[in-house]
Amino acid sequence: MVRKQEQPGDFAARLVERRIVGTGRHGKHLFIHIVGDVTWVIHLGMSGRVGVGRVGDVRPPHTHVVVVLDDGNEIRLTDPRTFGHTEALAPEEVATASFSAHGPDAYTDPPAPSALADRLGHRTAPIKALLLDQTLLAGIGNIYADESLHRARLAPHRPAGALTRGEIERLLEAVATTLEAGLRAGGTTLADMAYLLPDGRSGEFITELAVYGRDGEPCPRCGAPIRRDVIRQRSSFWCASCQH
DNA sequence: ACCTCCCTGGCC
DNA sequence: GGCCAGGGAGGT
Repeated sequence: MVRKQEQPGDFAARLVERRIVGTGRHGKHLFIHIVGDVTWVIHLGMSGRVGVGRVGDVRPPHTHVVVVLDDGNEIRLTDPRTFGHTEALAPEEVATASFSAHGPDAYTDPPAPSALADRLGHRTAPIKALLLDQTLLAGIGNIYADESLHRARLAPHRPAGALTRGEIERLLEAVATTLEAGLRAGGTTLADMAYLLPDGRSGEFITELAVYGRDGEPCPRCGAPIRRDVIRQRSSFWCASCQH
């Protein structure tokens, strides 16, 4: 999981005997700030988890990175698929990291409709693809993209530049309410149980999903069958009857 | 806009 | 055994 660290030895060297001074998050990147201007970056990928346990206790399977604290606890990064990654960066590395080019956080710092309209203006790509583009808006993944589009009653294939001002406002409103609902429910634990809350509980947003993973089931809004299309190599679940 | 790759695991 | 999976980088 430290494969993106330019000098692999830097990961431990930059953390050992250093104090944690704060935490942060932008989009899907987690930040643990370390004394000496070091940023410990964590991205969970598709199957990663951050856990805390007691030193000496049995660790979960697929625990790849362990950082022992001075209070008897240890931070564990667990990731069966290892699409996640972590690194300890110096300020100049943070400045050039890909996440530093990401757009505003979709939850804490959503753009004004006019700002998003400017950036979508001439884009011909489907709006679904651009919702997943972290350089436009950071933090939305496949589930929340599909759920947001359903709430906004927008078809995922719509060319982004052709959205009207009203539709962009609807989309931003839908993103906000979808992310709020997702967080309130503790996130989305799917059947694979890959994502769990830090204390091991499941997130319950799966019970509120309108379209994601519901291929063939009736749309909760209009009853038409939900379909699954592939857009940019990712599954897209949507209702062709009430999303236009 | 497409492709491959990074990995493991569950399901059909 | 093939397909699918909450993500993203890199190449053409």
